[in-house]
Amino acid sequence: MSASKRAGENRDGEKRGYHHGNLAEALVQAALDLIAKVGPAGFSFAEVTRAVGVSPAAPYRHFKDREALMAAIASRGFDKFAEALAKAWKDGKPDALSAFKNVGQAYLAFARKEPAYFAAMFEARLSPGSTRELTQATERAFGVLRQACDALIEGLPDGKRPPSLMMALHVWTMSHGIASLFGRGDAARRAIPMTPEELLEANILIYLDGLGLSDN
Amino acid sequence: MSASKRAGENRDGEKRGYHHGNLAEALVQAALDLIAKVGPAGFSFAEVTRAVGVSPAAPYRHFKDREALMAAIASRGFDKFAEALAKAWKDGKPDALSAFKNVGQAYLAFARKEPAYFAAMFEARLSPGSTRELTQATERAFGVLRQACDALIEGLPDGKRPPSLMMALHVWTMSHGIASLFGRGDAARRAIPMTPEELLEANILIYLDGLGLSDN
DNA sequence: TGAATAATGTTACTACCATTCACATGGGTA
DNA sequence: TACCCATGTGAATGGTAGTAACATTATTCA
Repeated sequence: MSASKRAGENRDGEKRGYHHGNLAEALVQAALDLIAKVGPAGFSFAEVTRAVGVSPAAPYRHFKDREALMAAIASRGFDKFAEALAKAWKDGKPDALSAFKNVGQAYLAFARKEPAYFAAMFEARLSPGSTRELTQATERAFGVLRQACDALIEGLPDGKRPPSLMMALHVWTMSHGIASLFGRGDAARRAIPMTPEELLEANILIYLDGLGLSDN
Repeated sequence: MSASKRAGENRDGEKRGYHHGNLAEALVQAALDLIAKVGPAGFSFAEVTRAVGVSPAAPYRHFKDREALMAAIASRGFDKFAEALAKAWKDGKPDALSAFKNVGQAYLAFARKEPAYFAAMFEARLSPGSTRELTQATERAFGVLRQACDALIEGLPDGKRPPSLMMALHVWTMSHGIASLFGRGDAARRAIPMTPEELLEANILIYLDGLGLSDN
């Protein structure tokens, strides 16, 4: 059996009408599958169309070009990301500190469980302001971080309270550094004698200690 | 004037013999120029050959494929990187703490001043153990970080001394996170109200505080 | 010195890709 | 019902990675 497809059939050879019905969505899903396998730069637009069973020209009715598809995926990724972080934060329950650590862990969990989104978000070399949706979704995700920081430092005396924006950026970069370098099983740049989760938890604890927010 | 080149001429139209003389090196340099302009995924192998003025098939005598060229560049990048970090560390002079902060700043400076190498090293999606040279050069760079950590925590009492490997990983990921997200002027994922250098210095100071290594 | 040989570059080719254009289809609406 | 327009098709353009057979030059060694 050859793997080639005829137009008018999807990847399983099922027939469909001349019109797909929900091509934009199908393209996004197929692209996610491919990104998970070979990274955001490792697959072709044409491959996506074959997976979906349409002609190579079809996507252009829905996305200006290959990058527009990537931006759509990244934008959706940031939405899911914000959602995952917010869920981990859980309004600071049961207590601010452990909820805070959960947010950091959720960052790693997202990188691990949604490598395709993560790659589209951070490794697709999208021009930053690529899309309004992308920018907004990014800010939503960052907002969760910022909110968690605000809650956590609320109790600190005025003189010892760090700017929450800076703190949020620190947490973001610590999480992101670990996720980028060690977060996805195979692509790690170096073997480490602990899990990324442990590494991040220790990093955040030491950092919070430095801010005078230690547990004990 | 068309920009097209004939074989046997380099980018300035100078003649050369049938043999280039130092093609491998010229390819690396031309690739670095292109990476600086358009990123590691944004240029074609063929473009490199045109810049150098050889036929599209010529590079294959020196590099197995496009990825092999990227690996060579990344490997050389890690060499320069290790050198830059070591120079910043300067054997812990004038004192361990300020030398340590210099190492962190050197990380950012490298990302800023050598975006092409940085991109090849961290954003080219090279399979990690791609080359023996690449692995070794990576370890050399990390070794400088580790050495600096060792020196810095030497004075701490046994019970309070963190594993230097973990500490080195933390410094690496903090630096890398900032460099990735904010380190190169245009590609920043979000505007921030301070320089990446300030952000990193604050992050490292807070972290060291948390370890009980504060200045005062 | 003068082959023989190895190294390095070229041309020509295959197979694939992104994107565009003119055209085909058929769902939705007046 | 008839038309329009969103959506999909096929074919064409011009680009890319990589390979193979051939050309040229550098190197070796008899």
